[in-house]
Amino acid sequence: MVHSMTNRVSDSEKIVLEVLWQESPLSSQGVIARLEDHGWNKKTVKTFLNRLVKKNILSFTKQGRRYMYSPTVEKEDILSEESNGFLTRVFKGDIKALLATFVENKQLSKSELEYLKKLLDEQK
Amino acid sequence: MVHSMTNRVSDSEKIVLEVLWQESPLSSQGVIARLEDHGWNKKTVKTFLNRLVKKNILSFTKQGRRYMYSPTVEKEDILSEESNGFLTRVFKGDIKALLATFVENKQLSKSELEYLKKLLDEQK
DNA sequence: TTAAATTGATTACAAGCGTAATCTATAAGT
DNA sequence: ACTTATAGATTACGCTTGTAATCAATTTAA
Repeated sequence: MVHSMTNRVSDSEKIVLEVLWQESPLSSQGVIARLEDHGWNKKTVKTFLNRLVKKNILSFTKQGRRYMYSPTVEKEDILSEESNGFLTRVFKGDIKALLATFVENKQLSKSELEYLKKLLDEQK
Repeated sequence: MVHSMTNRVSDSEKIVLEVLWQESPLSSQGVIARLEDHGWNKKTVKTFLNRLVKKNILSFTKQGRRYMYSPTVEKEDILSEESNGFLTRVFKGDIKALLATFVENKQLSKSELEYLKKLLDEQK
Protein backbone atom coordinates (compact mmCIF):
# COMPACT_ATOMS: atom_id res chain seq x y z
CA MET A 1 0.00 0.00 0.00
CA VAL A 2 2.60 2.50 -1.06
CA HIS A 3 0.22 4.84 -2.80
CA SER A 4 -1.55 7.38 -0.64
CA MET A 5 -3.92 7.57 -3.58
CA THR A 6 -5.35 11.00 -3.12
CA ASN A 7 -5.98 11.09 -6.84
CA ARG A 8 -9.11 9.36 -7.76
CA VAL A 9 -9.76 7.55 -11.01
CA SER A 10 -12.69 8.86 -13.01
CA ASP A 11 -15.25 6.56 -14.59
CA SER A 12 -13.85 6.91 -18.07
CA GLU A 13 -10.33 6.46 -16.85
CA LYS A 14 -11.46 3.29 -15.13
CA ILE A 15 -12.68 1.86 -18.41
CA VAL A 16 -9.25 2.41 -19.90
CA LEU A 17 -7.58 1.00 -16.84
CA GLU A 18 -9.74 -2.10 -17.04
CA VAL A 19 -8.26 -2.92 -20.43
CA LEU A 20 -4.78 -2.79 -18.99
CA TRP A 21 -5.74 -4.87 -16.01
CA GLN A 22 -6.77 -7.56 -18.43
CA GLU A 23 -3.65 -7.32 -20.54
CA SER A 24 -0.51 -5.33 -20.15
CA PRO A 25 1.74 -3.82 -21.19
CA LEU A 26 -0.06 -2.37 -24.18
CA SER A 27 0.68 0.51 -26.51
CA SER A 28 -1.89 3.26 -26.91
CA GLN A 29 -2.88 1.58 -30.15
CA GLY A 30 -3.42 -1.65 -28.30
CA VAL A 31 -5.68 0.03 -25.81
CA ILE A 32 -7.54 1.91 -28.52
CA ALA A 33 -8.07 -1.31 -30.46
CA ARG A 34 -9.51 -3.06 -27.43
CA LEU A 35 -11.92 -0.17 -26.88
CA GLU A 36 -13.21 0.07 -30.40
CA ASP A 37 -16.78 -0.73 -29.54
CA HIS A 38 -16.74 2.11 -27.06
CA GLY A 39 -17.06 4.73 -29.74
CA TRP A 40 -14.34 6.94 -28.34
CA ASN A 41 -12.10 9.01 -30.54
CA LYS A 42 -8.48 7.88 -30.40
CA LYS A 43 -7.52 11.26 -29.03
CA THR A 44 -9.90 10.79 -26.19
CA VAL A 45 -8.38 7.48 -25.19
CA LYS A 46 -4.95 9.05 -25.34
CA THR A 47 -6.09 11.82 -23.05
CA PHE A 48 -7.16 9.25 -20.50
CA LEU A 49 -3.87 7.40 -20.80
CA ASN A 50 -2.06 10.66 -20.21
CA ARG A 51 -4.13 11.56 -17.21
CA LEU A 52 -3.66 8.13 -15.70
CA VAL A 53 0.08 8.46 -16.08
CA LYS A 54 -0.03 11.89 -14.43
CA LYS A 55 -1.99 10.37 -11.57
CA ASN A 56 0.59 7.61 -11.26
CA ILE A 57 -2.02 4.96 -11.93
CA LEU A 58 -0.19 3.90 -15.08
CA SER A 59 3.50 3.65 -15.79
CA PHE A 60 5.17 3.07 -19.13
CA THR A 61 8.39 2.02 -20.75
CA LYS A 62 9.53 3.50 -24.04
CA GLN A 63 9.67 1.30 -27.08
CA GLY A 64 11.15 3.62 -29.67
CA ARG A 65 8.79 6.54 -29.60
CA ARG A 66 5.94 4.38 -28.42
CA TYR A 67 4.95 3.91 -24.82
CA MET A 68 4.00 0.57 -23.39
CA TYR A 69 1.58 1.13 -20.55
CA SER A 70 1.01 -0.93 -17.43
CA PRO A 71 -1.09 -0.36 -14.32
CA THR A 72 0.74 0.46 -11.11
CA VAL A 73 -2.19 -0.54 -8.95
CA GLU A 74 -4.15 -3.72 -8.48
CA LYS A 75 -7.73 -3.89 -9.60
CA GLU A 76 -8.75 -5.21 -6.20
CA ASP A 77 -7.26 -2.21 -4.46
CA ILE A 78 -9.17 0.22 -6.61
CA LEU A 79 -12.39 -1.71 -6.27
CA SER A 80 -12.24 -1.90 -2.52
CA GLU A 81 -11.28 1.73 -2.29
CA GLU A 82 -14.23 2.73 -4.40
CA SER A 83 -16.49 0.42 -2.49
CA ASN A 84 -15.53 1.89 0.83
CA GLY A 85 -15.98 5.37 -0.54
CA PHE A 86 -19.42 4.50 -1.81
CA LEU A 87 -20.40 2.89 1.47
CA THR A 88 -19.34 6.00 3.34
CA ARG A 89 -20.72 8.60 0.98
CA VAL A 90 -24.04 7.06 0.13
CA PHE A 91 -24.85 4.81 3.07
CA LYS A 92 -22.86 6.62 5.72
CA GLY A 93 -21.07 3.43 6.59
CA ASP A 94 -24.19 1.42 7.24
CA ILE A 95 -23.14 -1.85 5.66
CA LYS A 96 -26.35 -3.65 6.47
CA ALA A 97 -28.42 -1.00 4.73
CA LEU A 98 -26.15 -1.21 1.73
CA LEU A 99 -26.33 -4.97 1.48
CA ALA A 100 -30.09 -4.92 1.92
CA THR A 101 -30.47 -2.44 -0.90
CA PHE A 102 -28.43 -4.53 -3.29
CA VAL A 103 -29.89 -7.87 -2.34
CA GLU A 104 -33.48 -6.68 -2.39
CA ASN A 105 -33.14 -4.65 -5.54
CA LYS A 106 -31.28 -7.02 -7.74
CA GLN A 107 -33.37 -10.18 -7.89
CA LEU A 108 -30.53 -12.61 -7.43
CA SER A 109 -30.57 -15.88 -9.25
CA LYS A 110 -30.48 -19.21 -7.47
CA SER A 111 -26.82 -19.73 -8.26
CA GLU A 112 -25.93 -16.26 -7.07
CA LEU A 113 -27.70 -16.92 -3.81
CA GLU A 114 -25.83 -20.18 -3.39
CA TYR A 115 -22.55 -18.50 -4.09
CA LEU A 116 -23.18 -15.81 -1.54
CA LYS A 117 -24.26 -18.21 1.13
CA LYS A 118 -21.09 -20.16 0.65
CA LEU A 119 -19.15 -16.93 0.86
CA LEU A 120 -20.83 -16.14 4.15
CA ASP A 121 -20.06 -19.54 5.55
CA GLU A 122 -16.42 -19.10 4.76
CA GLN A 123 -16.47 -15.86 6.66
CA LYS A 124 -16.22 -16.27 10.37
CA MET B 1 -41.56 7.17 -11.04
CA VAL B 2 -42.41 10.49 -12.67
CA HIS B 3 -38.89 11.82 -12.61
CA SER B 4 -36.70 10.85 -15.49
CA MET B 5 -33.97 11.89 -13.11
CA THR B 6 -31.26 12.75 -15.55
CA ASN B 7 -29.92 15.16 -12.95
CA ARG B 8 -27.82 13.50 -10.39
CA VAL B 9 -27.46 14.60 -6.80
CA SER B 10 -23.90 15.48 -5.80
CA ASP B 11 -22.36 14.26 -2.57
CA SER B 12 -22.74 17.59 -0.82
CA GLU B 13 -26.27 18.00 -2.05
CA LYS B 14 -27.00 14.57 -0.66
CA ILE B 15 -25.92 15.65 2.79
CA VAL B 16 -28.37 18.53 2.65
CA LEU B 17 -31.07 16.28 1.30
CA GLU B 18 -30.50 13.82 4.11
CA VAL B 19 -31.49 16.50 6.62
CA LEU B 20 -34.77 17.04 4.84
CA TRP B 21 -35.44 13.35 4.57
CA GLN B 22 -35.24 13.22 8.32
CA GLU B 23 -37.43 16.24 8.88
CA SER B 24 -39.40 18.39 6.52
CA PRO B 25 -40.47 20.95 5.64
CA LEU B 26 -37.66 23.10 6.93
CA SER B 27 -36.58 26.65 6.21
CA SER B 28 -33.05 27.28 5.04
CA GLN B 29 -32.28 28.33 8.60
CA GLY B 30 -33.59 25.02 9.84
CA VAL B 31 -31.38 23.12 7.48
CA ILE B 32 -28.37 25.28 8.30
CA ALA B 33 -28.93 24.74 12.01
CA ARG B 34 -29.06 20.99 11.60
CA LEU B 35 -25.79 21.08 9.67
CA GLU B 36 -23.83 23.20 12.11
CA ASP B 37 -21.23 20.57 12.87
CA HIS B 38 -20.52 20.32 9.18
CA GLY B 39 -18.54 23.53 9.14
CA TRP B 40 -20.22 24.87 6.03
CA ASN B 41 -20.84 28.55 5.47
CA LYS B 42 -24.54 29.42 5.41
CA LYS B 43 -24.15 30.64 1.87
CA THR B 44 -22.83 27.27 0.87
CA VAL B 45 -25.82 25.46 2.27
CA LYS B 46 -28.11 27.90 0.49
CA THR B 47 -26.32 27.21 -2.76
CA PHE B 48 -27.04 23.53 -2.35
CA LEU B 49 -30.69 24.18 -1.53
CA ASN B 50 -30.93 26.28 -4.66
CA ARG B 51 -29.32 23.67 -6.84
CA LEU B 52 -31.56 20.96 -5.44
CA VAL B 53 -34.61 23.05 -6.25
CA LYS B 54 -33.34 23.62 -9.78
CA LYS B 55 -32.88 19.87 -10.13
CA ASN B 56 -36.41 19.32 -8.90
CA ILE B 57 -35.16 17.26 -5.99
CA LEU B 58 -36.59 19.78 -3.56
CA SER B 59 -39.79 21.76 -3.69
CA PHE B 60 -40.83 24.61 -1.43
CA THR B 61 -43.81 26.63 -0.30
CA LYS B 62 -43.48 30.30 0.53
CA GLN B 63 -43.99 31.42 4.08
CA GLY B 64 -43.74 35.18 3.77
CA ARG B 65 -40.40 35.66 2.12
CA ARG B 66 -39.09 32.42 3.53
CA TYR B 67 -39.15 29.12 1.72
CA MET B 68 -40.07 25.88 3.42
CA TYR B 69 -38.27 23.05 1.66
CA SER B 70 -39.31 19.43 1.23
CA PRO B 71 -37.86 16.55 -0.78
CA THR B 72 -39.75 15.50 -3.88
CA VAL B 73 -38.06 12.11 -3.96
CA GLU B 74 -37.87 9.20 -1.57
CA LYS B 75 -34.58 8.35 0.04
CA GLU B 76 -34.95 4.73 -1.05
CA ASP B 77 -35.32 5.77 -4.68
CA ILE B 78 -32.13 7.77 -4.60
CA LEU B 79 -30.24 5.06 -2.78
CA SER B 80 -31.21 2.34 -5.16
CA GLU B 81 -30.51 4.56 -8.12
CA GLU B 82 -27.06 5.31 -6.82
CA SER B 83 -26.51 1.69 -6.00
CA ASN B 84 -27.37 0.55 -9.47
CA GLY B 85 -25.16 3.22 -10.93
CA PHE B 86 -22.28 2.12 -8.76
CA LEU B 87 -22.82 -1.52 -9.60
CA THR B 88 -22.75 -0.73 -13.28
CA ARG B 89 -19.91 1.74 -13.30
CA VAL B 90 -17.52 0.04 -10.94
CA PHE B 91 -18.43 -3.63 -11.12
CA LYS B 92 -19.91 -3.67 -14.60
CA GLY B 93 -23.08 -5.18 -13.24
CA ASP B 94 -21.41 -8.13 -11.60
CA ILE B 95 -23.39 -8.29 -8.39
CA LYS B 96 -21.53 -11.29 -7.09
CA ALA B 97 -18.21 -9.52 -7.38
CA LEU B 98 -19.64 -6.48 -5.66
CA LEU B 99 -21.07 -8.37 -2.74
CA ALA B 100 -17.93 -10.46 -2.43
CA THR B 101 -15.84 -7.31 -2.21
CA PHE B 102 -17.97 -5.91 0.57
CA VAL B 103 -18.22 -9.13 2.47
CA GLU B 104 -14.54 -9.91 2.25
CA ASN B 105 -13.31 -6.41 2.83
CA LYS B 106 -15.49 -5.26 5.59
CA GLN B 107 -14.91 -7.90 8.21
CA LEU B 108 -18.56 -8.30 8.95
CA SER B 109 -19.56 -8.92 12.51
CA LYS B 110 -21.44 -12.02 13.54
CA SER B 111 -24.72 -10.14 13.65
CA GLU B 112 -24.13 -8.59 10.26
CA LEU B 113 -23.44 -12.02 8.82
CA GLU B 114 -26.61 -13.36 10.38
CA TYR B 115 -28.58 -10.46 9.01
CA LEU B 116 -27.25 -10.99 5.54
CA LYS B 117 -28.00 -14.70 5.65
CA LYS B 118 -31.53 -13.98 6.62
CA LEU B 119 -31.78 -11.52 3.76
CA LEU B 120 -30.60 -14.18 1.37
CA ASP B 121 -33.01 -16.74 2.75
CA GLU B 122 -35.92 -14.39 2.28
CA GLN B 123 -34.90 -14.03 -1.30
CA LYS B 124 -36.08 -16.83 -3.55
C1' DT C 1 12.95 12.56 -50.84
C1' DT C 2 9.06 14.82 -50.02
C1' DA C 3 4.27 14.18 -48.30
C1' DA C 4 1.42 11.93 -45.18
C1' DA C 5 0.48 9.46 -41.09
C1' DT C 6 1.33 8.63 -36.38
C1' DT C 7 3.28 9.58 -31.49
C1' DG C 8 3.07 11.67 -27.37
C1' DA C 9 2.46 16.62 -25.34
C1' DT C 10 -0.07 20.57 -24.89
C1' DT C 11 -4.17 23.21 -25.22
C1' DA C 12 -9.32 23.80 -25.44
C1' DC C 13 -13.69 24.21 -23.68
C1' DA C 14 -18.24 23.44 -21.59
C1' DA C 15 -20.63 21.25 -17.65
C1' DG C 16 -20.67 19.90 -12.89
C1' DC C 17 -19.05 20.66 -8.22
C1' DG C 18 -17.29 22.76 -3.91
C1' DT C 19 -17.15 26.84 -1.91
C1' DA C 20 -18.64 31.00 -1.27
C1' DA C 21 -19.41 36.60 -2.16
C1' DT C 22 -22.36 40.03 -4.02
C1' DC C 23 -26.83 41.94 -5.27
C1' DT C 24 -31.57 43.21 -4.41
C1' DA C 25 -35.59 43.44 -1.75
C1' DT C 26 -37.67 43.28 2.56
C1' DA C 27 -38.14 42.78 7.53
C1' DA C 28 -36.66 44.08 12.06
C1' DG C 29 -34.20 46.68 15.50
C1' DT C 30 -33.15 51.36 17.55
C1' DA D 1 -37.41 56.88 10.03
C1' DC D 2 -33.17 55.03 9.25
C1' DT D 3 -29.90 51.47 9.58
C1' DT D 4 -28.90 46.91 9.64
C1' DA D 5 -29.68 42.16 9.20
C1' DT D 6 -31.65 38.52 6.48
C1' DA D 7 -33.88 35.95 2.39
C1' DG D 8 -33.45 34.28 -1.84
C1' DA D 9 -31.17 35.12 -6.70
C1' DT D 10 -27.29 35.81 -9.28
C1' DT D 11 -22.47 35.67 -10.08
C1' DA D 12 -17.67 33.97 -9.23
C1' DC D 13 -13.91 30.99 -9.59
C1' DG D 14 -10.75 27.14 -9.58
C1' DC D 15 -10.77 22.06 -10.15
C1' DT D 16 -12.24 17.79 -12.41
C1' DT D 17 -14.23 15.37 -16.17
C1' DG D 18 -15.68 14.22 -20.83
C1' DT D 19 -14.51 15.00 -25.15
C1' DA D 20 -11.52 16.09 -28.25
C1' DA D 21 -8.21 19.41 -31.57
C1' DT D 22 -3.75 21.19 -32.36
C1' DC D 23 1.30 21.00 -32.22
C1' DA D 24 5.94 19.30 -32.79
C1' DA D 25 8.70 15.51 -33.82
C1' DT D 26 9.41 11.40 -36.25
C1' DT D 27 8.46 7.45 -38.98
C1' DT D 28 6.63 5.51 -43.09
C1' DA D 29 4.76 5.40 -47.77
C1' DA D 30 4.98 6.90 -52.54
